[in-house]
Amino acid sequence: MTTTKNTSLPVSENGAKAPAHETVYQTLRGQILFGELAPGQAVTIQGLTEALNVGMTPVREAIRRLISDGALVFQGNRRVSVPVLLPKDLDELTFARKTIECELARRATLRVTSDDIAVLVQIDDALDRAISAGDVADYLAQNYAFHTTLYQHADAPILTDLADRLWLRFGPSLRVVCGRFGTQSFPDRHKDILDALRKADPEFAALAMERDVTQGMEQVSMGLVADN
Amino acid sequence: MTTTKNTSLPVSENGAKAPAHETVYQTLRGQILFGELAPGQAVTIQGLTEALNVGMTPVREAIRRLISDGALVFQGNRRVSVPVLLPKDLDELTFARKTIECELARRATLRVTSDDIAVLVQIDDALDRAISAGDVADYLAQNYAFHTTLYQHADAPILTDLADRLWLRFGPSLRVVCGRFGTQSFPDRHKDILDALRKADPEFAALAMERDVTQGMEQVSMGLVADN
DNA sequence: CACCGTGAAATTTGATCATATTCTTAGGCC
DNA sequence: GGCCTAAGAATATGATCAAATTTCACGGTG
Repeated sequence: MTTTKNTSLPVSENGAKAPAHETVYQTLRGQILFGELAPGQAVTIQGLTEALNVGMTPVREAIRRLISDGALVFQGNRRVSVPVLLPKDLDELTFARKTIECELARRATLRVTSDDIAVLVQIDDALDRAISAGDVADYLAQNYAFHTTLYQHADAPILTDLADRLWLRFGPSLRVVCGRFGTQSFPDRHKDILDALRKADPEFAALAMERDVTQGMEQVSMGLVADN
Repeated sequence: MTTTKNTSLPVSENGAKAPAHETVYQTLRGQILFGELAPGQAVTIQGLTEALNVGMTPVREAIRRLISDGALVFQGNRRVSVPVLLPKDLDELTFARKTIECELARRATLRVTSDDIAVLVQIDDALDRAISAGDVADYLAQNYAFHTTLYQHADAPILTDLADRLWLRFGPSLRVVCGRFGTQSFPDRHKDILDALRKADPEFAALAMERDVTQGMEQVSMGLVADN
């Protein structure tokens, strides 16, 4: 059963649970979010069909989804590429991140259990190790995991969706910054957030989150300024 | 335009430059935003291919986009439908609308010209006429046009994108409310916003917008409560 | 003689459709 | 009532058509 007549397709051998367009979407999303696809890089449908060994319909669906997410931009004449963040965009992104992610922090504070906090501490430890080791990819992944995991506890799907969308906008540029300056310069603001969670103090959590967001966006800003 | 079974599908407005998937997306988006597709209604690919006289690939792409927009939801087993707004969602939507749309109002206040304001006044007049006439579809269209036009002047594409996404969430339910209670009960809060624009007072504009949002979301809330 | 601009052909890419395959579900039979 | 079968809908592929960009050749000019 399920003997795919593909010559070589090692992915998803376990069978039923992964539609191709979903797999393509998740793969591309990760590559964009963690900067494996550089800002400005062009993306072609046929290139992806060959790179991922899938038909063009799933690729087309994934690309439409990512364009709607803001993770890709439609550059006029049938050209799609990873968007380049402009200094002009930073104001909007910073404002939106502060309001939405601080609110998510508030809501999460009221709902997290001590077990949830323990998981967050583990992620933060892994983040510290990534910083010490200078592992940029792992740093980005753990940082994203920390925020995503925290927001899951906020029980606010609409706000979480908005936050995800914002991360897709500045994620690629964050990778650029890390590649330029390394991970050493990043103080870890997550400790304050964890403290606020333990004390179940929503406003303290929001304040700590605001500092984390501010710091992150300043790093992105530095990268953009240096881009000239 | 009700499913004209013509030989070729209508070549749209500006001549030759309308991809089918874009046309399908805009059509469906409008139908969802203005409540022509009721919340909870199932959407099938094959149904749309027959209704719109296009192949399934453009329909699939449009549906993926709308799912990413939050305008459609993927109900597990290959089933797609218009999302049903729950009372639980109203807190999130209200918070997000207030923060984002008030900020858009602030930014627009600093940039609008008197000509822009004149256009907004025209839209608001049309809105008043729609309320008087009890024309629900026109009321929804003019109300959406007022906000969209205002936000265009904010010169904030990222925040505008977030706001558009939020409108897709509560738009269908707003139609339900109007159908239930009519348009007479809606006081027009746009007058204060226009005053603030004329005075170039950003904080006043934000305050007026907050009142407008609050009122709108209360109307949606009434509709949802009455839904039980 | 070399360089550059203009134009057309060719290749690449995107858009759409028709078809095959798989999965879900509904209905009938034991 | 549970299981098996069939129908229908969604997923995915390949083929086909159209459009655009690139390439290349040719002729003119410095």
